[in-house]
Amino acid sequence: MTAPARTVRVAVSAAAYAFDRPYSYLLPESMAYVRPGCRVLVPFGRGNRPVEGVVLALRTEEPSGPIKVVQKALDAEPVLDAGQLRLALWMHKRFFCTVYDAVKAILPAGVWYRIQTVYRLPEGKDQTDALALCATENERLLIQAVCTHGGSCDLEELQDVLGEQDAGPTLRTLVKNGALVLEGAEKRRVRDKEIVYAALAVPAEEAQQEVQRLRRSAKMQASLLDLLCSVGRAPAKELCTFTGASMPSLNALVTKKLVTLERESAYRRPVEPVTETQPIPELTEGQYRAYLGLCTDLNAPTPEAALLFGVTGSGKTTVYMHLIRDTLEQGKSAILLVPEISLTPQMIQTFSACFGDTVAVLHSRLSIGERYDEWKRIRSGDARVVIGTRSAVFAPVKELGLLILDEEQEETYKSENAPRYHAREVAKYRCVQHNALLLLGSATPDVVSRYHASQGRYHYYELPGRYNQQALPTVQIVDLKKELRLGNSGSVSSILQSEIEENLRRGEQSILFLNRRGASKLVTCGDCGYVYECPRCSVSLTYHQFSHTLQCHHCGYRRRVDERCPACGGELRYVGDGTERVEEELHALFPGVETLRMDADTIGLAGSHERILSEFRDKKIPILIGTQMVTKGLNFENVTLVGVLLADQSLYAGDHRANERTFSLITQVVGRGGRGERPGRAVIQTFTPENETILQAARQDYSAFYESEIALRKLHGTPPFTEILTITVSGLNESSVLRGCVFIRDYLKHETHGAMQILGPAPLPVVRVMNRFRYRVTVYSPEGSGVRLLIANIVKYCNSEKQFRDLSVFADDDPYN
DNA sequence: AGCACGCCGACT
DNA sequence: GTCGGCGTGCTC
Repeated sequence: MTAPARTVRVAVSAAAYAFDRPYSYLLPESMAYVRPGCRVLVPFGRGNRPVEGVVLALRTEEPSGPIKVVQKALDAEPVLDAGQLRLALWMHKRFFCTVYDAVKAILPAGVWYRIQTVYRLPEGKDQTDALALCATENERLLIQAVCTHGGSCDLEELQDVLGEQDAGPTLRTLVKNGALVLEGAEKRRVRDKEIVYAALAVPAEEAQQEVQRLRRSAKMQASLLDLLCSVGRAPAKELCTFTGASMPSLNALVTKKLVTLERESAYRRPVEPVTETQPIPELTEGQYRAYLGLCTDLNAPTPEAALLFGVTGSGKTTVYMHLIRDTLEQGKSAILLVPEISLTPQMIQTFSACFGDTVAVLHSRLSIGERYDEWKRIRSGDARVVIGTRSAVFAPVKELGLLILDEEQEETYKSENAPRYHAREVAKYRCVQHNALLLLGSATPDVVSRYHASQGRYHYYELPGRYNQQALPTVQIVDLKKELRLGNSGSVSSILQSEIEENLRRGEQSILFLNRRGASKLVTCGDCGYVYECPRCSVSLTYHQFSHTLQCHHCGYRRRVDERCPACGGELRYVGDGTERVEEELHALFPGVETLRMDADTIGLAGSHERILSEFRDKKIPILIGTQMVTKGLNFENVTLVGVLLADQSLYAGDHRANERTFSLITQVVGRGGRGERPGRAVIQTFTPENETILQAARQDYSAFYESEIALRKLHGTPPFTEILTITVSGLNESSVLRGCVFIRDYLKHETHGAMQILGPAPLPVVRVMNRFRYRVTVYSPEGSGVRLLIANIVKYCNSEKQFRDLSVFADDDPYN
């Protein structure tokens, strides 16, 4: 009796969204150990090029139709468990991405292989056999090359043999004739770290005698051995640095059978291992009340999600710590997501100090090896507390019990490229799967989250006031129109100027926030109105004083600036001050006063983020000027003044989140001031001092903001009252992009029978980037309307239909831009 | 996306 | 008559 043919269903990496579906392959008997979640190498497409795939399921039924054979198993054990496979399939549906896009997000880069296409002689054939099958000189040359390379050769090496000529067609003929076979060869990106230990191979007394003998002939070996006699066993590297010896000396001892070397696997650790732990800070009465409620949630068999509201400094982190401790005590694990890791070095330190080595850190600034090893520590259960950015939501913890999103409204939780997931949505899914508690924390919650809380869908908790009952900063709003009328066209109003002077006098520090890097927003001609624009994108170029260049912030294009207008020779004017120009203005206003600037240009170098901040703190630099990044996480006692140079900036983006973004931003900046003993002050400069959102932010009045915003959302039918889905179309030809959009819009309108609002085509805020035009169709859909399926269909259709060949089309779930 | 197959124009 | 350009269709 023959065993039934075994086939596997495989998600392949080479599949684009339009043709992403499970493909069946025959599994050879020799790979019977392969299970779902294992990666395999399979031939794919007409050319049968080797590609990576993940086994989704095993089948025993006879395959119908033609079938190819799995070439190789890449994993002996699954890299994805059943839950992670389900998550990948869910993401595929939910975020309009390929299954492989999802898998790549779930696993760290360190587990991936580089696949090389290699050609080798067929089994049982030798050089003479292969040469006999050759018809041309080129064919013979390639066969010889394969043989001199030891029987297998990658495409690049073979191409070199033929020089200018394309080796592809010849290789294909050779494969067709059976003179060569095409295969994939995998190469690991990261190696598992190992530490080499040296140990005595003989009793210590015997070794000691040997030391005496070696003293005369080999000093280094003697001191190595001497040291080993006293310590017994130690890492080879440390022995060498301690004695000044090198590996050959140690190897000589190994050859003399006095010492043995042992390899042990080790982790690359981004955070220094902790030796002793500190107690968790105690809760205040108000914090304790919120904590008690959350405890009940945490212990529920199927916890509901919770929202924890607390202004900056109200001690959310302390509450998190107590909940994490409880989770650990239950034998479960916790994940804490933060918007941006470099802003929270203190947080990581506090957590490591309290929880010790069970804390793992995951973020994009780690080296690929460090991240891979933290991932391994998490998966093995060695680490049970994970702190990380967006992608840490996938951390493979043992028994997830608690998942926290700190500052859950932050836009960094949304991925801008495939898979276009929101960490909050993935977190929700994972928490439901594991019966874990999802806790959203924020000083300015997403209006949608706050609404769910008001509807009872999330449990809601509030932390009272600020830590130590610190008073809120006193806020002054400056009308920039009035300033202009008074003849002050600079970025620093007279009121802000005198407040800064006051701070300089008192030796206290100030932070100024302006959301525009570079020196000037645009450069224009005073005579003819010429404006420098990017040749590839529909934006004006930004002037950067430091490098004296004009730069495009979308595609990176840069050029030198001319002496005079290139169109008419008129005088150039610099309009719209950026951080660079403000810094210059400050130097003019306060001669001799030191300033620091923090924006994408000054933190370009790795780690300089922390460097700038510690310089600001330690050297007590009087003024820090920066973009977005100064608004978050900073907590310096000596900062008593905060200036928002242009509060209107984020207000007119035109999307439904503009108010929310402005409120959150201003509230956060204002909250930076006065974290110490002394009260804080804030100055908000704006052209629209009557704007409701700005006034609410100045008062730090979230609930007033929420009430007016939710009314507006209801009126406009925007989230939470609908779900927003978009289909974005891009291409080199503007009218064909528009045609694509119209086709999509009309299809959706037709299929939904007017049940929902469908708008577009509308240009993206920057309509052209890298010469590609971008337009989108927006769907405002009632929850659970099933429109997702229609959208998936139309996107697949457009990506495979030849009339839309020159377009790229993708769908996104509630994009942030 | 990436590759093979096929049909048309320029060439030995 | 053949080589190689690109347009078209498919991916177990």
